[in-house]
Amino acid sequence: MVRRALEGGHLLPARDILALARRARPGLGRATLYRALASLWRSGEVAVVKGERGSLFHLCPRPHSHHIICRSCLRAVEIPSDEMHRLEAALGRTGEKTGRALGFRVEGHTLEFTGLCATCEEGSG
Amino acid sequence: MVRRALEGGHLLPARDILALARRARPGLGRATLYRALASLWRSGEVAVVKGERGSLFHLCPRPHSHHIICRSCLRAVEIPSDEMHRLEAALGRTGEKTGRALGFRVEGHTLEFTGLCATCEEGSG
DNA sequence: GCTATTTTTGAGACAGCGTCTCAATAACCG
DNA sequence: CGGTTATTGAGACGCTGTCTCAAAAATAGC
Repeated sequence: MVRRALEGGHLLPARDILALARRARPGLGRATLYRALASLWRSGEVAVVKGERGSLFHLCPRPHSHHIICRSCLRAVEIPSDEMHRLEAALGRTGEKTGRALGFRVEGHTLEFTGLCATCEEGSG
Repeated sequence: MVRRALEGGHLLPARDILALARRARPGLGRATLYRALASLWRSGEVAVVKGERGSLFHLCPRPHSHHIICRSCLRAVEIPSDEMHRLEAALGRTGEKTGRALGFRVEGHTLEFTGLCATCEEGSG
């Protein structure tokens, strides 16, 4: 129900997901929505981006992936992980205790690029 | 006043910055604090990280820098930009129209690594 | 099929963050 | 000084996300 509302592949705030999900199940409560989102996040199916006014959610094709997000259509496209790994190696690898530049043990990270995808750039600029 | 509250180099939520700034100027209002932070952000002196419960602020040594943040002491250390540039090149360079892999024109990005700095890792595990 | 127990659900209260309005104050300028 | 403008602080407000709690639904045992 909640997952289906995200199948468009766009970044959505909780309020929009609630509105979409209520089409299939009118009266769906906020608490239930947030419980479902937390569950989907725990299982790695949904990723969260912190926006200006709260979190934005989108389906996550594979766990620990990173995305580039179109400013116009808010679609999220996965970033090939080669370059991400190279960057992480410069700071120390997650979960390992060796190879720490800067002296940090890296535990987690968030990365979000924003821009215009090819379709939207042609359409609007 | 507000800038001085951030001089410890740590990530702070607005409420803590307000408490610190009120030592020097009791009765300082929330609106004034947020106006000052917005101004400092516009001039590139302060960077914002979206946390679980709202934004966290820290002084930014140079504009468009990225940071690695210690989970324990919340200190933010600048990341050398070599690897960042390499990653951006894999997607297309900000502001340029050539070299766009994935078809995206990259306009902006946020990057935050979290982990334990050497000091905190020795102290707690 | 019926009851008892457990789990899930929705409504609403609640707290925190950040924005906005507005009157009071301060700064500026003649 | 007096008049104009900019800045400030108090509080109301909206929004997000969490929590509580009773009702509803699912499950188990008989």
